[in-house]
Amino acid sequence: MKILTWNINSVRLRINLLLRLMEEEQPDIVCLQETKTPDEHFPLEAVTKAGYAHTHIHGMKSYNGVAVLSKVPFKTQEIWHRCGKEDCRHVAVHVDTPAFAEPLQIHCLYIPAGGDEPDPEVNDKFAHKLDFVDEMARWFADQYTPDQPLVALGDFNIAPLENDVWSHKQLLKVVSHTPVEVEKLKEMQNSLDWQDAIRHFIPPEDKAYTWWSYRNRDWRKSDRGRRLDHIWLTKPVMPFLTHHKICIDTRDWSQPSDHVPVLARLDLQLQ
DNA sequence: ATGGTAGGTACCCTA
Repeated sequence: MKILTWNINSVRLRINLLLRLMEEEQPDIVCLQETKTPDEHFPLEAVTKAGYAHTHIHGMKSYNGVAVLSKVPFKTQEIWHRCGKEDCRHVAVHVDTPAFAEPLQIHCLYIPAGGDEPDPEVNDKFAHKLDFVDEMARWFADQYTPDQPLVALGDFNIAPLENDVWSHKQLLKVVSHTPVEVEKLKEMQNSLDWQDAIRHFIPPEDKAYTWWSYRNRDWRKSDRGRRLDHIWLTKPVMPFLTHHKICIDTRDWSQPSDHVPVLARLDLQLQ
């Protein structure tokens, strides 16, 4: 089973990039963030034709929007609303696999970016981001136990480790890498003893990024990246984790997303 | 210290 997450930054604009990605990587399950479209305008036909007959989409006009596109059917599909808002940031699906006594849960998340000013007193967007991560931490701990098979993935908009950003020192006061966000994300990670699937393969001494700003003239040359996109697994899923890939080459495709897809391979069968 | 780019929508918001 290959599972992929991608902040696509408009699924309507980049449907052809998505189809190319599906063709090249052949993921079984694709989780998207920032689809930026109401469900009635989601390019479902193209996705279905590409072999992804099972879809769970939850979008809105202009902002946010998450989706799960799958080759295999879902047992359950859920929409969750966070912080009293209806802003399309969390969907979940359950899929059947003989590896576990219960269905594997996949939670697709788009954590708020948080605006520019890292002060919740003056910046509502940053306050919302902190509240969102707080709520996720409490909710995971209340809802599930660490011995259940779960995946949480998506654009978390936080780069937790020093080598998840191009300069730890220079980004300490930049939203996405401030100590308060990193601390909250760690609490969320502790909620179900989540394991970082990508850092399972890439040691913390090595740089790893999944996002490069559009504002750099030459993103590869300046390489001022951040690792904002994550795949987390609960411990029961970890023995099945065999490969990962950060699909960095997509950043050079024409009209790229500023995020690149992140892929994990789990050695388990789907039904 | 500043401004650089991109997408969606409607002339400004969010990233």
